[in-house]
Amino acid sequence: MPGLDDRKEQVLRAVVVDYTTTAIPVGSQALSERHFARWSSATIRNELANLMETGHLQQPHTSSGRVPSALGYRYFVDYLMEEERVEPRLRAQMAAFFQALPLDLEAVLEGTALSLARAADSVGVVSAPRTSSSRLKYVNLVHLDGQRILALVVLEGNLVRQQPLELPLVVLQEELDLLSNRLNLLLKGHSTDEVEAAVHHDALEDWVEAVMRGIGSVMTAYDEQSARVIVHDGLRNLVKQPEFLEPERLMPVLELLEESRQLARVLESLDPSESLSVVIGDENPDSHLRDCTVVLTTYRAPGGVTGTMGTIGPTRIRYPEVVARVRYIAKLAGDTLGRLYA
Amino acid sequence: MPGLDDRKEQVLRAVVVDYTTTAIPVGSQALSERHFARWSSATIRNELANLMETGHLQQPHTSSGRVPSALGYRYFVDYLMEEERVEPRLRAQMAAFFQALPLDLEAVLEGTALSLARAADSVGVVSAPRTSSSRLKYVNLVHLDGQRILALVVLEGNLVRQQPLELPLVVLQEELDLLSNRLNLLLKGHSTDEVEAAVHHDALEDWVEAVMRGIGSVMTAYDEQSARVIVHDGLRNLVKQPEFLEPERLMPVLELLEESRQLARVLESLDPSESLSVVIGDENPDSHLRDCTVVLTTYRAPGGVTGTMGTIGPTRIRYPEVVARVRYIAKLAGDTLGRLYA
DNA sequence: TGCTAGCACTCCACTCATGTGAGTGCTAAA
DNA sequence: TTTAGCACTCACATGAGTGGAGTGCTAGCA
Repeated sequence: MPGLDDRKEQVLRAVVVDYTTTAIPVGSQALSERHFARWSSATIRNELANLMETGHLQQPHTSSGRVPSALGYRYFVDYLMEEERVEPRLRAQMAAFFQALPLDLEAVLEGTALSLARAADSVGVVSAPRTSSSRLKYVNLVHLDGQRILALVVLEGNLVRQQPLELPLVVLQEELDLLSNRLNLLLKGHSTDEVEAAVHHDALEDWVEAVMRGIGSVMTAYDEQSARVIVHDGLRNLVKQPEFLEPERLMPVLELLEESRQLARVLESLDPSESLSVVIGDENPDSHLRDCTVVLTTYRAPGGVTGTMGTIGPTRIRYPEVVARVRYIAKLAGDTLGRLYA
Repeated sequence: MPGLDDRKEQVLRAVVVDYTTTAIPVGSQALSERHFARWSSATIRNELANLMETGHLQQPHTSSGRVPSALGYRYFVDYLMEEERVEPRLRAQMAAFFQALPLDLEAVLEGTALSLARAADSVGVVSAPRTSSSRLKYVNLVHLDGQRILALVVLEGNLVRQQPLELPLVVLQEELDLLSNRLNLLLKGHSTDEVEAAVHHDALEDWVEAVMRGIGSVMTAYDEQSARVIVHDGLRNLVKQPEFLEPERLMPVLELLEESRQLARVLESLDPSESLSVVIGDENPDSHLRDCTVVLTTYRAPGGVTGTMGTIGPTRIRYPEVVARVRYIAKLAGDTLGRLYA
């Protein structure tokens, strides 16, 4: 619930707006002049002091202007912000960009990341789409050489996974084909758990059990870490931000981006019930992102194909603009993937 | 041809060695004490002055120590350097690392980049191997719904590609299986061109031709795209180097790494006749790398599978060590890919 | 001829003192 | 409740002074 009176809200809003555009701590006089001609700087000062007490503002040093705290940004985002509309020209530009992408998963993901990076002037991140619930659609086994085979697993949503397997003996392609057929009859439409259960279900030959265990592990692995394929772009946008001038600030973010497992965890942290989430500064569970704001949303294509995407930037971003753009890009990405999976 | 007399070479070598390890400009006194007890600092000063005139050394400012210029490093690399052996412990460690990689192209490429990054304490870059042109290993067709099917194409190197296709009529899974078998017999081991040619070769039913065209286009797309797939890792190593403290220095490198086309051009610049090349500072054709040294080499797996890999770091790297390690990693990467493509 | 001791010089890096200005908190009066 | 006024704080820029590492040059010595 909002907890600030009207004028405090106005002041907070003004501080956030000014600071996010200029990157300079804003003082009482500047506020009075630029936003509140009706109140003197002294009045504003009182309000600023109150907002400091409630923790919505911070002071880099004793005699400097004020800067929003994570709590201040949070209040702004939750109660004060009016989401902007994406400018028509930019809309058209973005749509054209997506229209021109090759219909190829990687190209779309990379294009989306680039688009996000440009739109927010920070880092764009996109996870590969995952199906709502991974159910087996089709299995095929390919003989590689000797005892090695390749299991191709198609999951609902037409996502293909591959898994090389080493069998305890040499098996011919014909036998593999027969098993493929058996497995398809047996397992089609079944979920990860059901497939895993089937491994112990029957009196199976050793190598068949090995194959099934392989398939089960593919699906498990997929469930656990399908979002591990993540592309990002726009690091250069971060480097030029004043808050990342010192390498000590930049380093944690860099480490996170280069370690895909950690990055995956960030993207997975999106509450699926929320359509879009804004995580500000030390609200981030991952300490690497203590100085960052993460804007995450879900993109959806028909057929239950969904994924997570968003931006990672300094806490000082233009929230109304960025949120609107991220939302719009999610729509474009979803549409484009829809064409891809159609 | 070497153009410096013996003592100048000794001095130059000492400057390069000291500077690459300490990152501090080295003065005449330090040199005299650490390397040349037999000569006084004044004598060394004369030699340093000479090496300045010939352009092998530089001075950050009038009264500072000396730093190797690009020309100085070049002379060192060409005439003074003895390539080190990779330490046995590190060798074992690296070999174990590669041994433990999953046999999967992307994993191997990423692992190689990481290994390079660690070995040189800078950025590792690896381009995907280019086979002369990809060869088909296996095709499988999966019925999706109505007239839509999914073509699974396995290429040599166990690369799986998928392509949804819309057929001119409804085809049952059994018919697809029959066609899969026919296609495998017909096309297995064939190159992109041969597959493309086969489309027009025979009197084929409409839908079969559509499928084959689909497969051909998957392979073509792969051929075109594969040369551009480049992975890199180790940016954080660069950020912590003193020469990249200022964002103006870091930015160009970042731009290059995030623009895969530019990065591809760098990797392609390796003269194929050279087994390993060291490009120092402003020798780089790409101005983004004016402050960097690029060490590039080719990795080779049996069957004409080759690619380019190397490191991008500051000009101040420990050349003998880095060159040896890059060479060794190329061998490991080649061997590992050999197992993959076997 | 080559080497070196000595010396004056240069320039960075650091410290300290100082002034300036933006911004503050507090108080008393409107 | 608002505001004018005032004393205060602190970052930041400036400039002077200092120490030290390093240099170039020169003259003398082997």
